[in-house]
Formats: sequence, structure tokens, C-alpha cells
Amino acid sequence: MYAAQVPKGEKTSWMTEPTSETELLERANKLAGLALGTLAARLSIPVPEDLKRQKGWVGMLLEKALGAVAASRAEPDFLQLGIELKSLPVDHRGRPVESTFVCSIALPEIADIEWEESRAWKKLRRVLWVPVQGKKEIAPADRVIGAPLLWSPGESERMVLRSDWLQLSAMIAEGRTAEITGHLGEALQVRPKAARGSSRRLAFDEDGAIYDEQPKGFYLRPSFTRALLEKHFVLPHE
DNA sequence: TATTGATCATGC
DNA sequence: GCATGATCAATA
Repeated sequence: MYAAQVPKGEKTSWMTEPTSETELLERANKLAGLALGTLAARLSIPVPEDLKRQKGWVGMLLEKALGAVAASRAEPDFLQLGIELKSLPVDHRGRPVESTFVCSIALPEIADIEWEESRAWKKLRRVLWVPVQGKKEIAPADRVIGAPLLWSPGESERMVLRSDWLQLSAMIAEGRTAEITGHLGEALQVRPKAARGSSRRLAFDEDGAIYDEQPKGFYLRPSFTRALLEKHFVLPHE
């Protein structure tokens, strides 16, 4: 049915990994202006009424539409290209309405890792941001996809990210994870990341004693993603 | 109302 | 259980 409306060759291209940045960007540009319901119909993917029980639905949909390989791994979505795909929920002014999850924190190993070798940096060194209307008032099917941004942090952004990461990972390495809250970090913060409150993983305190604590992850604050969008797009003030 | 802490689905 | 994809919802 919908297949007849798809130009020849395009349907299969959605299923394969893009081989260049240009190809990825071309695909992403074609999605701009589309409602999620329209895209989902093309891919024969059911659309949920809301995202309460399918919080990652938008991200998964974009992955399929752009040809990312669906697999769990602590590497960028487009491995060959070294590019991470991130959907970014925005309000009517184009401002992010949520923080952006970056990566989980491997407590035992973070002590001996350099920033340049960190999971966080590997994910953030090159990101394809795809803004999507993200206000709850708009049903998922009606949310419109925005213009994509292929981004790498600039010098000042790198400094801020590195500084936050250094501070937070040092605290973890010193066994001071109990002192870490979401208040810390200018751009990068540490927050819980788990399937349930009872999830536990190994950690150690200042005396080196091992104990269980809630799994945590790095998140990008909305102020940071807002600034990077404003740097590349003209967004309304107010 | 902005932000932090809690939570949901899926795959291996 | 832990990685991926995130948003929900209580609270400051």
C-alpha cells in the first residue's frame, strides 16, 4: 500500500547504514517537516497514544528511518561514521524540553579512564541532533520533525564538558558517589538511570568498601542543548 | 515551573 | 543485569 508511494530504492536505503555523512544528512533532511505518524506509517510501525510506557519510541523510530543498526552497544549509532543519533524534544520555540541521556557510568572503571577515552566523549564528539516537537499536549503521531544538525562540540563546549566530566568522575573515583546529585555539573550532570528504583550496581565508598547503589548515567542539561541549537539555528527569543 | 530523581520498553 | 532508546512525575 504505502510501498507504492515510496520512490524506488528508498525503502531499502532506510534499512541499511548510511555510508557517508552526506548520505546520513540527506536522509535526515528528508524527514524534516514530517509528522511522526506519517513516518511511522511508512515504516509500518504502530504509534502509541502517549509515551508513558514507550519513552524511547521517538528515538527508535528515527533510528529505523535513518538506517541505524538497532543493537545495544556502548558505541555511536553509526559506528562506521562515528556519529551518535539523538532525538531532541523541543517546544514551540525550538527549545529542548528535556535533558539528553549520554551514557551509563561504569563505576569500577571510570577511575582509570581519560576524558578522551570516556564513553561520554565517544558519544558526544559527533552527534546528529534531530529536533522533534516534544510537548505532551501534542500527540506522538502529530509531532513534527525539525531540521537536523550534524554537530561537534566547539572549543568552549569541549572545555565545559571535559571539566564537568573530570569533576564528576573524580568524585566517583574517590568513592564519593553518595555526594553526587543532579545539581552538579554545568553542562553534564549525573542522574539515576535504571529500570526500577531497586536496581543496584557495585560501587565503593571513601574507605574502599564495596556496597550497592542505584545505577547512574551522564545527562546533558537542556541549557546546553538549547545553546547549541541557538548557535546553529535562528530561534525566536522571548 | 524548572529540575531532579524515578521509571518504562526492548534486546541480549 | 546492563546496554540501548528516553520521558515521566514529584518536588524544590
